[in-house]
This record gives sequence, C-alpha cells and structure tokens, in this order.
Amino acid sequence: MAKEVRTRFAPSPTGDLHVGNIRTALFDWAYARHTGGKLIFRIEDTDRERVTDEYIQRAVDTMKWLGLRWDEGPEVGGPYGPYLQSERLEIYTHWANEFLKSGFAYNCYCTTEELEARREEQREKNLPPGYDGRCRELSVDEINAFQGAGRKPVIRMRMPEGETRFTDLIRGEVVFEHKFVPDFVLMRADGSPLYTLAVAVDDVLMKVTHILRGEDLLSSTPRQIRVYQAMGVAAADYPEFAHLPFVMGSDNTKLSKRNGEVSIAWYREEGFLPEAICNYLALLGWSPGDDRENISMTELVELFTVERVNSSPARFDMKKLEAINGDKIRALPLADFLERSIPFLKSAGVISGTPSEIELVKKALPIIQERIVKLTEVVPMLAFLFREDVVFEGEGESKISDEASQSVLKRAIEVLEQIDEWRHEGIDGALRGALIEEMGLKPRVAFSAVRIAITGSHISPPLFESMELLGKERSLKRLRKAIR
RNA sequence: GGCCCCGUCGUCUAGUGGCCUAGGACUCUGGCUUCUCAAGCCAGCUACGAGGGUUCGAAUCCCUUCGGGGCUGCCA
Repeated sequence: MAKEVRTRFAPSPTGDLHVGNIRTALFDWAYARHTGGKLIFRIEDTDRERVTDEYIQRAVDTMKWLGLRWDEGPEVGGPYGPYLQSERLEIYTHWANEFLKSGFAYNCYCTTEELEARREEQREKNLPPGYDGRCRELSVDEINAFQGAGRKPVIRMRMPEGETRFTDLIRGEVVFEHKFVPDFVLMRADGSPLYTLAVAVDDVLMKVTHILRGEDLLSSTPRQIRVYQAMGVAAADYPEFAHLPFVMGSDNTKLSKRNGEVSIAWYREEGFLPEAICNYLALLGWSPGDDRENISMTELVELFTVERVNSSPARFDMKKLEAINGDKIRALPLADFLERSIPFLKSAGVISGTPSEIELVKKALPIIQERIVKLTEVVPMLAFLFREDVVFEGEGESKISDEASQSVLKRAIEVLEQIDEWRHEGIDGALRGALIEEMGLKPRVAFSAVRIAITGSHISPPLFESMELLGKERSLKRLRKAIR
C-alpha cells in the first residue's frame, strides 16, 4: 500500500497571510484532499523578533475563513505536536547536539563582524560568497582561546564535497554542487534554532511526504536534505519537493501594496468571497487542462495534481478576481447572500439588524445581486432604503432643479398618488403613461429625474422596484421634497 | 559577480512534432438589449522573446543569446 500523503503549510507569521501564502496553502490543502491524505498546519515562529501572537491568530482565522481545514496543527492538535516551533525548542537543541556529536556539524566562533568583513572581501575578489569553513577543524587550543575571550559559538552544518540531486515535482531534476552551498548555521549563539534546522527536523518528525512551497526556497533544499542525512533518514524516505512559482504584482515585481493588495484580511474586508479567492488562486499557476474558469472547491480537490502546476511565475490580476467574485455573488442562494451581506451593512451603520430591516434587505438583494462585484457594494446600493431622507450624491440635487425635471417630478407625483396597490408593475405603468406617452419624453431622460429624487444618485437599483421597496409614503415624500 | 529557476495575446492559461492561418477566460474597444448601473448576447484587437539548428513538418526537441526572478544572513 502506498504511503499516506502528508502535506504541510508552514508559514512564518511576520505579517498577515498574503496572496502567495494562501495560494501555497490552497495547493497543499488540495493535494492532501485529492490524495485522501493529511494537511499539517505548522507555525514557523523561530524568528521571535518578527513573529507575533496576533499574526499567528490571524493566520489561523484566515485559513478557517477560506475553508482550508487542517488535520493537524493549531487548535486541533495531532500526534506529532506541538505544531508551534517555539514550543519545540528542546527538540531542535537535541538534534543540533546530535549533529555535533556525529560530526555533521561543528561549533563556529566567527563573529558577525568577522563574517561581514570576509563577505565583503569575497565580493571584491569576485569569489563565490558564503562561509569559508574557517572553524571546521579548530584545535583544542583555538577553541579554548575563543571561549576564554568569551565568544559564544553558533552551530554550523558541514557540507561535504559533492552535490545534491533531487527531483522537483514541478521542475524536474535539479542539481546543486556543494561548492555553491556553504556551511550553514543551525543554531544561533543564544541557543535558538534557525529555519534551516527547524523546518527539516519537523518535516521528518511530522512524517511529511510532500513539501509544496514557494520557489524562493528552492535553493535551500540541499541544506534541508543534508539535515535529513544527518538525522539518519534514508534517501528513499526524503519528502518529495514541489516548488511553486511566485505570484507577482501587476508590474511584474514582487507583490506589494503598490501593485495589488497582498493581505488576505484586506480582501475579506473588501467583500471578496473566500470561494472566489480560492477559485482565482487555484487557476493562478495551475489549470485543470480544460477551458473551465469557474471551479468549486470540490472540483479542485477532485482534479488537482502537482504535475499540472505551472513552473513559471504568474501576475496577480485584480480585475479577473473581481470578475470571478461577481460570478460567485450572482450564484449565491438568497439566504446565503443575505447572511454574508448583513455584516457589511451593519458595520457601515446602514442597519442595526432589526427583523424588519433584515426583511427589507432580503427583499432588496435580488434586484442588486447581478449589479455588484464585491459585498461592500451592497452598502451604497441599498443605503437609500434605510435613510429617512434622500442623500444626494455629488451634484445630484442640482441636476433635478431645472425646469424640465421639475415638471417631470410634479407630474410623477400626481399619477403616483392615484396608485392604490403600490407595486412596481403599477408604478412602471403609471410613470410610463404619464411621462413617456403623455409628455413625450425619452425614458432615460424622464426616469432619471425620478431616480435621483428617490435614490439620490443617477446610478441605482431598478427604479420601480426601488420605489416599491421604499413604500408609497416615503417615495412621495422624497418626490415632493425635490420640488423647488 | 556566482549558482539556481523561468520565458505562448496586456493578464491568467490550453498546447508535450502534424488536429495551430495557435483555443478559452479576464481586461480593453465597438455594437445589440435596456428606466440608470449592471447582467446577458454578438463582434473586434492582440501572443509562441530573438537567432541558429534537428525534421517532410516545431509553440512543442537541441544549442546559443536576450530578458525576468530567486538565492548568495546568527530572515524565512
């Protein structure tokens, strides 16, 4: 029987999870689900200068919001925990010491300043950069001298002669000659572990079988493999690697605030649907091989394979995300649409959440569903229904103060007052009869004045439905108020 | 500089030697429809980075070149 697939998503929460992180998480998740395996969620917080508890919590929340459930990790635990690296420090210390004993690693007493100076020299002489191995074979006297001088050593991994060769699931065979892979630090002088140590130790201990991660980590792979070797892992048991291409900004530089928003929390606040984000991101760097653009999480799980992931970087396109978001909103069942819209209306102060307000929102949503692209847009679309008086947008009020508009409004009031059953069909008929047929106006001109008087804007949901929802009294009140 | 990765419309992609005078989607432009805005429908623009090979035949294979990116930390 084939080994159960175990993937892991292991962010270092030095900020909010961003688009690139989530795309990685999505693929890790999809692959685990596709194979019936497990997704491990591990927090890489070895850099305590930069990682904060708040960001860790927000990462957990973001994953949940997106619907990317993990099988082992924060909140759910698991057999190979803890899943926060800051809680696993003794494990790393143990292994670093083992490597020291077995000779895979050695104590290095070089100071930061010395290393910096030597790097500078290497640059000038155009030599390959990296640690020169100075402390590899220190004598007892030299060690005593350093210790006597109060120097605290880092633990450094010894890279042997030769090369590391591995097959990346996305890129094929990759070879790194060790002369370009300098000895690297495992433990800081203060005894805290570095990513290079922790990541490899944890992947082995947590029995990870597939590492899907960003391509920035491609060149650190030989170092990780060296740690596996030092831990005594057989080559056949190394995890498989798949280095995902980057997600770039619109200007083809690293994704940042300037060229496309990065933080997933921002997308949430902006009214993007998690399923739209996942749909968009799934198709960024991967494709099912056919023409489908609309893909559900279920289909993603069904179709996802690492082999179909592209090897070239992708540009992030907000317009396309918005298009997909609009599609997903249009496809929402009313109850679902309602539930997701309410928080936006509440936080904007449009409604407080009373049953009658909710009832009105529910009636109004169908007429705006195909007009919005983001959930935040329900606020400007629907606000007019909940305000006592109309609030004119821009130069709206002046646009209906001219003589022609005024006569339209006066006539509209006259015919509307006669309506007993206040429904959009009747409103439509009355207005059309009076303004179009009787007064001979063009519909777009005639209804524009009424629209502005009712909603405050020349852009609004369909006019007659809007008036029906507003009610006869309030509609007439607004029309009368618009008369000079 | 060195090492590594990458290179099809503006963007995401399909394409694994003939089905490609390169398909789809988003964007953009024009039109239809229409009470505004949308949605919908129709049409259009635009791509195999370049140069050499291999082959009857190349987006697909090989080489060179150019371009982009990553790494080169007691960050991850």
